Amino acid sequence: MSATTPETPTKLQLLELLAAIGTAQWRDFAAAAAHHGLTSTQAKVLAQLNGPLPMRALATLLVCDASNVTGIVDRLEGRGLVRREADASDRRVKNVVATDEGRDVIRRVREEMQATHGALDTLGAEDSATLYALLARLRPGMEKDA
Amino acid sequence: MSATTPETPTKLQLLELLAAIGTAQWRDFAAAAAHHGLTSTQAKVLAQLNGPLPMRALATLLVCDASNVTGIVDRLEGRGLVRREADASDRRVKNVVATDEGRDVIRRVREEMQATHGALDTLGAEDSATLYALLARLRPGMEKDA
DNA sequence: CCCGATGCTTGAGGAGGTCAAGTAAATGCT
DNA sequence: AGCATTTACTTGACCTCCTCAAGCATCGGG
Repeated sequence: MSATTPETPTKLQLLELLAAIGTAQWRDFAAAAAHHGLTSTQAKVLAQLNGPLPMRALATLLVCDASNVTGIVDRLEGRGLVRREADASDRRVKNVVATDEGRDVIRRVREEMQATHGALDTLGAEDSATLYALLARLRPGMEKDA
Repeated sequence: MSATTPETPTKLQLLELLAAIGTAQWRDFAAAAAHHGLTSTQAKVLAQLNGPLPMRALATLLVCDASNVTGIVDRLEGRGLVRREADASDRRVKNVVATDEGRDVIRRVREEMQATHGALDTLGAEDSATLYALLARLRPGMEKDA
């Protein structure tokens, strides 16, 4: 234990801090999305659409019922941010693809998460790398389902 | 750049990782809450109630409209997890206080966030302290509103 | 060829969220 | 004191998100 090592936090403190940061980032995201007339759920869906994605895949990613995705995509399609395309090899599936406008909007939403960007900017390269490495170690355990 | 220093991540990578962890933790929390018949929002409210809290204060903490809190507290009160008490010095305000059962339930929810607990357990004391310190530096910037 | 599994939509119903309006109580300004 | 403004909460209308049950179309394996 070197002189510069901070006190070891309790697991509860760490949990609470992690929750606070998660909440803050989510609010930042929701605010940026709202700026473009999107709910946070709609923005989240848009954020997944790097390529065409079947409805089912979307439901799996969001960990929700397929029927829920129908409604969300309906609303996104209504605004012209997304398109349903027939799948070439399976006529049951509909691939969802972001329109040019959709891609543009989600790019701006990401850029406009000012609180998050600002906070991350206070970290130097070395601290960023350390944080990244620690979070990367946490991730697999967190995403495992009970 | 020493041999053991990991590559510096881009801000986008760090942002994405932070979002993933936040999402995973939220899901863990929601699952634990559901185990006790609570929605995640209800559990979140219950988690704030260390002492009596006026409806208005609750709305401010949750960053939502006061009318929304009315409904959430109605449902919690219906299950006997919470009580509305008249305020001694201002007859307009109603203080919300957790019942014994309410306190018990939220304590169990926290304990049952297994994915999160499991992930945090993989970190040693020193790594925990490092992570805690880095997140603590991030927090104020993240909670500042745009 | 038929039968079960898969992909999507629809409809009913609950919870979370906002806004506008209403009531009751506190505060503040002459 | 008295009247106007503000503040705390509730109600009602209306939307989105979410789940479950049911239905339809298509796919794939005996």
